[in-house]
Amino acid sequence: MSQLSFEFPDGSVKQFDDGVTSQDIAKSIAISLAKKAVAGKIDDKLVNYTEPLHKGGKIEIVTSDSKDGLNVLRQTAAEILKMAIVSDFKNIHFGESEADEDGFFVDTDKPEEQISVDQLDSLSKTMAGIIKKDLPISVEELSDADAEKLVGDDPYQRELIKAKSVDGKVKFYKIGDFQSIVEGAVLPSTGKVKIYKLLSVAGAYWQGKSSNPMLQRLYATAFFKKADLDEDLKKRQEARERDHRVIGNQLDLFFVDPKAGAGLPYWMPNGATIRRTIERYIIDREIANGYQHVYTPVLANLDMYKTSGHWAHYRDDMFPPMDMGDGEMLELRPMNCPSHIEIYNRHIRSYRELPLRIAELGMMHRYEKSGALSGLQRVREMTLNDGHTFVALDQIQDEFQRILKLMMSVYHDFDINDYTFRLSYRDPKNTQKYFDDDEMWNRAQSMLKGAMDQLGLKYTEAEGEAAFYGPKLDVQTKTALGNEETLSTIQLDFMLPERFDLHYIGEDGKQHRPVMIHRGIVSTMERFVAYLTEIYKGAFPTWLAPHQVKIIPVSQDKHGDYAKKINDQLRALNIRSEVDERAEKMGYLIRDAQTHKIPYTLVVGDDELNNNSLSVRKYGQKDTVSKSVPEFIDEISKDIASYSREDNK
RNA sequence: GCAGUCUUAGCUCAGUAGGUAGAGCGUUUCCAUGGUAAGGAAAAGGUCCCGGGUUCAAAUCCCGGAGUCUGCACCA
Repeated sequence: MSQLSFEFPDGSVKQFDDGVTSQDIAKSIAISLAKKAVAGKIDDKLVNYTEPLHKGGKIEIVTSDSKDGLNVLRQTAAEILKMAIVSDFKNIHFGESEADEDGFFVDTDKPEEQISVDQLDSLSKTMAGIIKKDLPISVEELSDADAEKLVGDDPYQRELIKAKSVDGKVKFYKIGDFQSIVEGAVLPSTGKVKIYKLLSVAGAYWQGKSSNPMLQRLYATAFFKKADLDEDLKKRQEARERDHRVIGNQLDLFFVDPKAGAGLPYWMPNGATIRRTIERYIIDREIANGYQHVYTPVLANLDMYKTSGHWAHYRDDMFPPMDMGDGEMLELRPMNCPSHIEIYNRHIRSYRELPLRIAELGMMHRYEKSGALSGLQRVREMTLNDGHTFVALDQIQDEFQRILKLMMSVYHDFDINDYTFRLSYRDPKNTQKYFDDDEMWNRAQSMLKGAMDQLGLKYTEAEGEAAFYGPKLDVQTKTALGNEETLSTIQLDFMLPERFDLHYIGEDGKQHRPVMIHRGIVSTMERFVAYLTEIYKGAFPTWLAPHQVKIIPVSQDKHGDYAKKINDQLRALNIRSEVDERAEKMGYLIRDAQTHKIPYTLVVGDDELNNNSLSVRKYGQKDTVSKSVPEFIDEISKDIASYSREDNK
């Protein structure tokens, strides 16, 4: 019998007989390892635990406490779910199934009628039956021809065979008389899957293309331990409570009235206060960083967007133009760039003025697809913290880094830490979506990459995510519900200066073409407030909190005047304070202040009145501290000035 | 936009053998004047999303539309 050579993670190499399984190998190392092992991983590819191996390589034993182990479990659960679906529904087709850190899903297609949420319970019971039988799961390789025969006329499976075939062969898993194409590994038998939960059903396009048929996607999750599932479900529940739409309602920050207009948010005083505070902050930061703030109209002649290319490339996302009846067409702007170009073009510009930084909290309108709208995260009217800097070619790198530095400093003040960088390129397979100039794209993309590499920052690269006029650096964050979204963006643009024939007078006295950098630091006011609401869970740091101080008199009659006196002092210092004058018990008012997550609650009664002091309770804390009025003013002033961050003091 | 789900008071939600509506919270008023997370009572508040149909009768059944939510697609 021939020998196979395996290299272990620690670098050691051992020989095993041909046909050895990952299980045999695990046992040869340690019984304790074999006990928690669920699969093998050869040269970074998962293989079943009991699958005979015929090729050596780098081996890793996958255990149940690893990410890969969980993945194998979920892949197995997905197969069991498919078996349950086959047994409960006749004539059903499967699209793809996948396991990831959030759980797993199975795509199904049933002619005429679809699987609905009501059927998840009974499917779950069918799964339990399959698990109870503890059916063994085996692997077999079929030739493409045999595989096609097996799947019959199932259109999705036929395409999957094509996609997954290696050297004319496709791997199938066999459970009882159920057979299924799988990538990766599964557990040796169905009985190994004990803890699972079917979660939801939603539509998903076959292969992710909107031109393809829509399948029903069943979402579910599985764990090795019940406690892990419970924790996961608790997390999902917490995510729902963290959702800015829920908190926005509780704290009366904003609302969207479908009757008044979908995707058109109204800012209530509380939300407006947060927004105004952010706006003042970012304008100050930008002015300190050399930006010139402007105001430009939300409406412009359609010709402007024909020149810019928006009309040609972005029309689907724009509101239809308004025909004024005399030949004039007005358009609600979807972006601010052309407006800032107008500002640039107002004067002849010298090289001495560059980089020229124009900024605006620019309101824009985009006709987002109805299904994309979501609270403040995706809206049809938004105000972008927009900025355009006009630079000479050799200033791109410096300016890019300068913007990045400002961005990270702003993030620090808001305590934003959980984000990744993404370089977004055009889709090379679908170039007509973009401004057509290969050289421009290649140059701009490599410049961005070069700048990031020079700074030594980690990033991912994504084709097809660019703006139509140029590539960009996106800062990606996650919403409470786990969906990825872009917060900040820096975009390189050689196109608009060309189209609007921009120039500046160089040192040589001749005209030169500037380059534009589009950038948004704190995103749109809508998305940014949504994001902050979720990361703070509604407990805004003092400088942002709509109400910073609530003063509660023990007795309105006896202590109301003292409370008002303190309130006046605080307000004179621009501290957002009010007295709760409702004729309720003190305990009720304190509870109310806490549920509204107000940073400071001040209780004043006889003791405070006599000592000219305050009983200070910070949000989320049970204990109270007695302070003199000047002491408290000093504390809260420092809190606000430091953006409530210890390291800013 | 697409698939499914849902739409009842300001908010969260009850309300199916079709018979013109309820609770809790909130709001207002009155009583209670209190020491760190809910004192008591009363009142006000509803085109049951919109339009059509079936029916003696529709919140409830049917059709169409709009919107919500979950997801996909699209994107700040």
